Amino acid sequence: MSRPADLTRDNLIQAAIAVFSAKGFEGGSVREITHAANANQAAINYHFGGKDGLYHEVLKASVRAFAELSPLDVDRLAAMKGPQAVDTFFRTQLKALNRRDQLGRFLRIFTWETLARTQVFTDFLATENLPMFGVAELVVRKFLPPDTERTDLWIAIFWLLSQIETFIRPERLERPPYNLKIDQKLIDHLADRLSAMTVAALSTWGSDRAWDQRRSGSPASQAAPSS
Amino acid sequence: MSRPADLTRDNLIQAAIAVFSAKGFEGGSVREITHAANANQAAINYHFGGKDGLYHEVLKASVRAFAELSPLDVDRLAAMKGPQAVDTFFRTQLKALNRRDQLGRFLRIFTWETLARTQVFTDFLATENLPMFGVAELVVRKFLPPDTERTDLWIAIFWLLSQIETFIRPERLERPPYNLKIDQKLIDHLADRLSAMTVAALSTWGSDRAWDQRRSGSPASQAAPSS
DNA sequence: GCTGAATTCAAACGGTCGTTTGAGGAGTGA
DNA sequence: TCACTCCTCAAACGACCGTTTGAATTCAGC
Repeated sequence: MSRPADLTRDNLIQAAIAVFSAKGFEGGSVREITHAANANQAAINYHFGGKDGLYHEVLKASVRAFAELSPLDVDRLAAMKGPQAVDTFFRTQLKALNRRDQLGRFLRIFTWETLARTQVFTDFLATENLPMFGVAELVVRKFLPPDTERTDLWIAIFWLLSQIETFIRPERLERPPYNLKIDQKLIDHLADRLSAMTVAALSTWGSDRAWDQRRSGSPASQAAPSS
Repeated sequence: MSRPADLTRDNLIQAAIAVFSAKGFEGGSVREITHAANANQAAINYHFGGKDGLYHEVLKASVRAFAELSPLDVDRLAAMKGPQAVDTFFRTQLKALNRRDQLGRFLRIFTWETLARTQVFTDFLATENLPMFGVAELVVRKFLPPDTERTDLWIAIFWLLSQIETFIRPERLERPPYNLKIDQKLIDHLADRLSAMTVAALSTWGSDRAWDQRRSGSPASQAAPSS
């Protein structure tokens, strides 16, 4: 474990986590990673068989870390009511996203994958299953009718996870045409708004909602509140 | 206008629209574009001064096309009530996204920019203003209190536009772990759900909503988020 | 038809990328 | 000490990238 060779291996993985989380898989180069790890470029191929293999290890480390470190206590989450669960879900993730720590990096890597999915990740998904999806399912099920179809369930999960992406790079808000100043206050405010919007949005899935607003051409549902 | 040189120029722009919309600015190579346009590689530098210049022309063509071709009739939109405006907004964009036509490509290009913003686009934004933002502002203002702060207004616009991104590449839903079959029926269903969720989410911004669900720890404010 | 400018072309340039090579160093067991 | 494996290293490889070059071709105006 503590052999010098393992040290190099670990250094490479740590450096890869930092680089891939910041620039994505395509954007991060092996030269940058090996330089950050004080290792030789050939080390990646020696230890991992190539850039893909290194990334695969990073993904494995990510799910492991999520299982161990995530402050998302699934049992506590399961006991919450829907709105509180959503809020906890969001606040945990937003906090992780904007901290410089390991968990934030892992979350960023997964979010990169939702933006531009790599073949490595696709293969990875085929063998392992991400706890993230389980957590998301737990949350959305609090809002969906028990007899919801599989398609709708996945749509809701997909949508919930995509809400996180919105804030993967909040610095976008700092540039034109938004020109907002990103500080902790704004992040908190963002979390408030996002959480409230998500609760309201997910509530539309309930079968007994007056929120189920349809367009004019669709089959008329009884409750058409208009604006 | 119809000189052979202009033909090459137009072919290059058309090919660039196709390539950049499919692969983004970074991912699309000049070799691929020139090959698709039956032009020489040097033509891009001759006519546009480089890849950046070509992309700039593509962006200009995009906003022009949006102004001319977009079925989003701003006046009609302005006359609608909030929910109907949201629904129209979504349905128009989702339809464009999933058609193979020019407008869908332009929309895709803009969405690429929200995922990975280029310097060209940043500079472009500094000089021109996108009608897209105006339309989004029109829609969200139907839900926001009249005295909404500039920050909140931009957050709402940012969020609304980001909802579109969710479906920029619906093929993601076809792969694990979702494994959904994307057909017209699903697209329609998606539009229904997304529209309903967005209406509900935007409605949380109103000061008179019971939807403004807060987490336990936050200052209990029944009304506007303030912060 | 002639002339000069506009345009096209094949080829090459310099750069970054991921990967491979083969020599050499470091550690271990006999 | 020896032999052996494990590991590191500088250098190079081949592929792709955007761009440049300079000659060849096409075009417009007279």
